[in-house]
This record gives sequence, structure tokens and C-alpha cells, in this order.
Amino acid sequence: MDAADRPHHTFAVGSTARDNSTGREARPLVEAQDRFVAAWGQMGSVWGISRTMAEVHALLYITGEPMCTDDVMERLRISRGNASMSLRALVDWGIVARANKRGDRKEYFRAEQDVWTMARAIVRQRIKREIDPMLAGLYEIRDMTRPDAKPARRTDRDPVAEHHRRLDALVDLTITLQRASQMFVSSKGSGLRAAASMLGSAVFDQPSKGASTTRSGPRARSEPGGENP
Amino acid sequence: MDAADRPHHTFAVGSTARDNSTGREARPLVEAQDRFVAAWGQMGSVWGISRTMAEVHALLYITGEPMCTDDVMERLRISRGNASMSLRALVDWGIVARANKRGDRKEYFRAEQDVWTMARAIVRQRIKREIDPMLAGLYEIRDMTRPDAKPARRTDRDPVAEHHRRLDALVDLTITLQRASQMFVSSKGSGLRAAASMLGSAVFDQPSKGASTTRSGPRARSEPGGENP
DNA sequence: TTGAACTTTCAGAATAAATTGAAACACGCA
DNA sequence: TGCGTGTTTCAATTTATTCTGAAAGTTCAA
Repeated sequence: MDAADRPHHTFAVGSTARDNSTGREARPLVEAQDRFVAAWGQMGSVWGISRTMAEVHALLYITGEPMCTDDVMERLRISRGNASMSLRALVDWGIVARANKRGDRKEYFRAEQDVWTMARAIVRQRIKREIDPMLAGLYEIRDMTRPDAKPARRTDRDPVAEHHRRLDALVDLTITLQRASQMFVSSKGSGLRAAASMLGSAVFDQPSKGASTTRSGPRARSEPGGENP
Repeated sequence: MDAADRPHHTFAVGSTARDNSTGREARPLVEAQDRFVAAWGQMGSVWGISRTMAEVHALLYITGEPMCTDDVMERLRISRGNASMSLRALVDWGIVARANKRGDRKEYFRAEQDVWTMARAIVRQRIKREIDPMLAGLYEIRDMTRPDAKPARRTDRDPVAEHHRRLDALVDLTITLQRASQMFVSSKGSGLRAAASMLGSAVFDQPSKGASTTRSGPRARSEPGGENP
């Protein structure tokens, strides 16, 4: 189940085999581009953005050319509305920029070409859209039950206390993830790689007992582990 | 639009307010649990697993109790089939374990209670299901076009060369992500946090100018086992 | 081997999400 | 102002995903 899934994309190439400095390699190149577009689209649907939006991004990235709405519509065979929405969303995410060609009133769009900059923009958005709200939710839920003034009849097996402990553990995990991500976002160059190669395989780990539950305070930093696929 | 979305879950509590050592705090506790279940379910759909699967996991985690299929069905008001599938998937992911109660033929399930262990299991699966296949795909696509023996008429503006450069940059990013994730997976304790606090804020980044694109050769260690989600 | 107690499967139904296309909307210019 | 060009919106529709529930499958004790 790869590219064979959406035949209309995979082969939508035909007429689009446009001019290349050397006309020669054109067809295979375009086919490879389409394959990439399809693959990236799949990936997109796995990480929660619409398949089309990911495809539009893939197209802009892999060709490197600024394109206007019509170019995208034609190449991807999608409707004007869809193309417009997807482009706008990509601009919102900060991985595609508007660009104007002089003497042409149309708006063109070009994808960020540096993959690390792109990755940072994506992580930034995910912090904002996923991590932050999750954290807010966890706090709110935790506060639905009072820690219960009296430390429970018998100290053992207090369900509410355990419930709080579990939420706190999750809060702790989430905060760490948030900080690590923020650090990556504010890094320069290929931040993650530098960080990763620094840590010998040995450095990881530490006991880690009592989770920190308190809302703020400077702490961890590192790579977005498996965070943002 | 928070919990108000799915009224049937948010209020499915009624009869379920079961015995707690102290019957007192029961209702608020159960409500907080349901709220957590709903929140975690939302999150799940963002990261590509089904809402129900995430809800089942949330329930098992937040109660800390081993539960059988019927318990889950009743509490979440879902069908037997759905409960069964979700539980199995969670076991596959390695974040829920089967457990048996003596003198009871039913199968019980309990969620991993250590959040870091849980996070590692999740990252492990995502490497396998998302990163590895993506990497395999990128290599395959890159190989669709030959690097073109002759170094191009004019050295500048060779579309195929640029195409390769872009794919290589992505490969590089993906491999780094893969390695960082693998490192997290094989860490102990609260790996990420420990690692994070090690690196001063300064270490990040490195010039990384012309994108270290030359990766080529080594096929990385993906597991193109052909299988995907 | 039989059958009660559980679990898994899967076709169809229900639900959710993405897409289209045409109308409404901006903008700059003669 | 009125017009041509280009962009955005959104109700209706199409497509994809998830859920149900009953039937089929397992397992084990007797």
C-alpha cells in the first residue's frame, strides 16, 4: 500500500512534464517528485494534518519553485478551494511563505528549503496546538478533586491521592517534553543532531523519583525524542 | 469545545460510581477520571491512534485497576468488538499488559504505570511504524533518478542534482530523528529529562552550512520489513 | 467430547473528515 | 465607479474511518 493507492496522483503527470533546462531527465524527475508527494502525503495523515496539505507542502519543497494556486491545482488535480485552504494553512504553520513575482499580480508560494528551519517551525506549532492545551487540561482535571485536607483515614490506599499522583506524573512528562521541544525550537542550525551526538549512549537515565508537579521553574532541555513525527 | 463534545462519555458515569474504600469522594473522582479519559482520547486522535483506543488506555491508566473487557465496555459504553480490538492494540503497543486474576478465567488488562516506560514504548512503536518506513521510502525515491554520471553540462542548475540534494537533506533529518528516538528508547528512568539537564543551553547548534547532504551510501538501519501500520 | 465462559472477527451501519465548486469577496486600475 | 483578476468561504457531497453486534472461534473443566 504505497503509491498504488492513489493512482490519479501517481500518474497525474502527463501534460505537466514541463520545460527543464535539459528536457532529457524530465519524465523520471517528475515521476520521482510525484512519488515523493504521495509518500509525504501519507505521512501527513499519520501526524494529524490533512493528506492534501502535506502533499502541497511536498510539492513546493521538492520542486523548490514558487507556485501559485493554479499551478498547485493543476499539478495535484485538486479543487481551487482545497488548494487555497491548504496553502493558507501551510503559511500559518510557517513552513511556506508568500512570494510575489514582479509584474504578476498572482500570489506565489514557496516552501522553506532548510529542513532544520522547517522542523523547528513544525515543532513550534505542535507545542502550541498539542502540548500546551494538554498541559492546561491536565492541571484543570487535577484540580477537579481536592487533595483532601485530611491526609486520609488510613494513609494507605487513598484513591484520590493516587489519582493526583498519576496526573502529576503525566504533567511531569508533558512538561519535560514541552521544554525539550522549546529548546529545539530555539536552537540554531541542525540543533537536534548536535545535541544527539553529544550524548554518548551512556549519559541517559537517572533515578527520577517524585515527579515535579509545580507549574513552572526552569528545567530540562534536549531533543524532541519521539515527539513530533 | 472540550468535554462538552461527547456527552455520552462525560456523563456515562451514573451507575458506575462504584465502591471506594470511602464512598465519600467517589463521585468527583469518577468525574475527574471521565474528564481525563475524554481529554486523552482527543489527544489520541491528534497523534494518529483511534479515539477509543486512547480512551481505553486513559481509563486503565487513571484508575490503575486491572479491568476485563466487560468492565471497559460498561465504563466507556462501547461495544464488545471495539473494546476487544482496542485492548489488543494497546497490548501490541506494549503499554498495556494482560493479567489474570486467580480463580477467574477472564482476562484482565492493566496499563503500564510508569510514564517514562510508557513513553519509551510509544516512541519505540512510532520509530517502527513511521520513521523506518519513511526512511525506506526516501531512499527508494532518491534512487528513482540516477545521479547522472556526467556532472551536467553547466555545473549549475541541474534539476536532478537539486532533487537529490533535497531528498538527502530530508534523509539526514529523518536519520537524526531516528537516532535521537532510539537513544531515548534505550534510556532508563526519566531519560529525556536527565539528558536534557545535562546539555547546557549553549551546546545546541552547529554551523551546518551547506547541509551535510552527502549521506548517500549507508542504508541506515531502517527495518523495511514491508509491513506498515 | 460437550458445553459454558470468554474472546475475536468482520460485514454493514454510523460517524467523522476532507473535498468540491460556485458564490461572495477583495483589490487595483482605467 | 465599474471591471478584470485573483482569493476565500462554506453548504453539499464524497470519501475514509471507526464502531457495532451477532456469529464464529477458543479454551478448559468435567
